[in-house]
Amino acid sequence: MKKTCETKEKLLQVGFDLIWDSSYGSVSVDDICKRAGINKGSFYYFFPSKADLAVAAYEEHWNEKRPKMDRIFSSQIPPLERIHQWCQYIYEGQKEKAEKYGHVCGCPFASVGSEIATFDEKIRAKSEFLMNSSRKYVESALTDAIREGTVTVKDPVATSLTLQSLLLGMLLEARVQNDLKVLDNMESTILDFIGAKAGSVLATT
Amino acid sequence: MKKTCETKEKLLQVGFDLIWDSSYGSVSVDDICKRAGINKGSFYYFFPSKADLAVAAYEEHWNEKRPKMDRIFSSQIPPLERIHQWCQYIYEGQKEKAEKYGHVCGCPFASVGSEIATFDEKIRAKSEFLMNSSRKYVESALTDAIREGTVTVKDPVATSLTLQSLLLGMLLEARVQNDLKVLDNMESTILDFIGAKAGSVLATT
DNA sequence: ATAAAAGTTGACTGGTCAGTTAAGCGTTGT
DNA sequence: ACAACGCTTAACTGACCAGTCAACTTTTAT
Repeated sequence: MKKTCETKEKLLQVGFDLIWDSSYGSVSVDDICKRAGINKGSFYYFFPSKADLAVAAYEEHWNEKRPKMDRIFSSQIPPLERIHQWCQYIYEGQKEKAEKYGHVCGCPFASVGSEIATFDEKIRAKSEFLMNSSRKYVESALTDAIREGTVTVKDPVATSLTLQSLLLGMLLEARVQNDLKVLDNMESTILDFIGAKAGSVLATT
Repeated sequence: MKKTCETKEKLLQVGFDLIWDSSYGSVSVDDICKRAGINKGSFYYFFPSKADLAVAAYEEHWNEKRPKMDRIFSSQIPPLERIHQWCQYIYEGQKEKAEKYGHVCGCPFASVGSEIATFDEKIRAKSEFLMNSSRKYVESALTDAIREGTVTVKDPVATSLTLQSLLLGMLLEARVQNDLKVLDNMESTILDFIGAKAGSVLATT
């Protein structure tokens, strides 16, 4: 695989950051180009449209995130420990972003997905796909936890779906309230919800 | 209280509907005026800006919704029955909207709140306020249910916050996936989460 | 009746939007 | 040497944006 052009990468990264921070509709192609220090013509050399950049930026972001997720959700790690690390990872990510941009930003796929769901099918479908890809990690951890007997829930698919909703809702509220405190009880709420048995998660903090 | 002008009411209603259906950023003042059959000058006679219309439209929508919510959450009704009716009300509302606009629309406060949270403080604050106003109904029902002993949860505030996140997350996913099926298990998930004791909810369907 | 107040009209402004274009630069293969 | 290719540049288009305005009509208060 050839190394992608620097300009293209810069556009993907800047585009993703700007759109995540504010919204798809309020970030213009000019904004992205200006911030990236790149001419508009180059933007349209690499991407046929603003929507295509958004989809590509999502893809890129996901690809960068995957190795970390694979590590967190490795089968070598006890399932409840995976959930614990995942919660920490989410919180840390939100905290970093908030410090960098001065706002709690929530889930990028959810924010933009919700924004344009009813009128841009390409982005909508990508959001849905990536949100589901993310959920599958949780599903597999739950499957293992159920087999192990360290949780009381029975159905890993249904539970992961509910957990996903809960998480997305919390991230949404954190964004709207612009307050990380919303996420403070995230892990305990999640562990409580799946009926994690006391002592099954090692204290690592 | 004097009857508000017809034009103003029309703008509030059309503005709310259009923005809810698509998004704040993708609906222009011209769109709203055209759909309302009203001249742009009149728009700016009643509202100083597009953002002010949005805030006023939220307020109006909430005021229209309140009597129904007051009825559902009346202290005359058993607390778990209130939750049941509330779930039905949400589902029916989503279904109606979906049939009318051809999309699942989710929660208007959440969608727009999330969209502009990081750059329009007026709308952000209003979204937060209305989402919280809505939550308080649930909190009071939970308080009564706990007193009654028909649920296992202990803390009505914390539980209502979590329930709110769960609901917003589900509505968000229903919007992104454009599928009402996401909401199918909403009530049972909620009842399960609060530890509703079997037989405490009358079957009314 | 009349004048002020309330509401309406449509043309207008200046800026921004997504996207285009044609000319040019630097590298690479032959 | 030179031609093809990958990429960049900056000026451009035409549509659309939020918001303005002065002239107009309708309603209300006296």
